[in-house]
Amino acid sequence: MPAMGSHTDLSDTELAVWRAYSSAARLLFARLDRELQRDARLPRSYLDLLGVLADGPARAMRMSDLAEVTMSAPSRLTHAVSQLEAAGWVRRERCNDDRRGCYARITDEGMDVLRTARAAGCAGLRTHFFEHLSPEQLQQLREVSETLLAHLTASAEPACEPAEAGSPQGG
Amino acid sequence: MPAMGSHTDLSDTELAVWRAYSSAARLLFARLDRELQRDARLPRSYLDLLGVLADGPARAMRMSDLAEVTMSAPSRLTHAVSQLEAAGWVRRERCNDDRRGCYARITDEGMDVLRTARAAGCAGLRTHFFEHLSPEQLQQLREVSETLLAHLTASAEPACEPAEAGSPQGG
DNA sequence: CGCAGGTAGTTCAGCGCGCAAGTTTCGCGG
DNA sequence: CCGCGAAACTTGCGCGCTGAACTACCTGCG
Repeated sequence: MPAMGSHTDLSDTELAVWRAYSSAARLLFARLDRELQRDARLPRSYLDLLGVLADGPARAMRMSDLAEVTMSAPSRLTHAVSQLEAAGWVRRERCNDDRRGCYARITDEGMDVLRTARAAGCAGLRTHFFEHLSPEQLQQLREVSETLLAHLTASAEPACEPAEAGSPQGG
Repeated sequence: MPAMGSHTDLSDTELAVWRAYSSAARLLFARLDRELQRDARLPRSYLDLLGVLADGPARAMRMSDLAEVTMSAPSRLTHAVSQLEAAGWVRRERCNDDRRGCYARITDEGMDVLRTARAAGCAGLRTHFFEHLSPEQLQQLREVSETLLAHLTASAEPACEPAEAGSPQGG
């Protein structure tokens, strides 16, 4: 089970670590996504969204704050909130201070859905994640992840580097 | 920064671990994807594909074997190989033994692209992953990931119903 | 031999996602 | 007061991916 184009200037050990890490994360997320979709009819990211809203100051949040907290692009937020609004689980409200802005507020119906979905989500987490790891491993994993996270959020990605090559996506 | 609908029956520590882990993995993959797309005009999964083919017995592989090795759905393989074929980096070849089957063979052009893309991919891995982790952390991460991976590949996901009736054991 | 049942790939419809471009509003200088 | 750049969303579009339905083929049983 490979990951990344494989060896080039990476040691065998490094390669093994990366393969294990990326495969595990990919499969884990895929599994959690599918199970949650089946049990709660909700994508995992939408559950996160509802969760953040529910924990917000007044069950509501500015779109931009929501985007920052969930680390997702503004357009994603728009699409997601639109769908959640169509489902009746979230409502958009105008912002008095800033007419450009917009609040997303979770409805009572949304709170119900959230409760159910959280249960399913946590169950999946137990089954596929926490169940198999010792407290020490969890601590290690946390430190590693927070380290990676810190560097990822700190570095802002080099601008637009031109590249030359044919691309497979054509039609 | 939340992940999953947040607390329900998870401890604060568990929640923190999960948030860190899922956020880091998500951001890391997204970053590597974008950078590789810009530097090599190639999705990361397609690079993996080419890598597997290049390391294969005769630079070729059956579609089903490829699907198993890369842990991707058959339909994904079809689409991916079709695009890679359109780019001239892979060629489909009929299978003599089994007329249903199909070989995917990487072309010389594909090998060139692979070399370039591997360099870019590994550079990204160095920058955003290995650079920040100690050998011990890498070892820890590997063990954790392999543990998760083992359980994920072992359990085959309940069918369409959350049937909890007693099958002696899954497997 | 003929037909069921399984396997290998493909096709189709649809999802979540993010980039780029567009629209409305804010803030600020003149 | 106007105008200009920036900010807060929104829209449009294409990507990678999947599950389900479909086709073509192989296998085994009688």
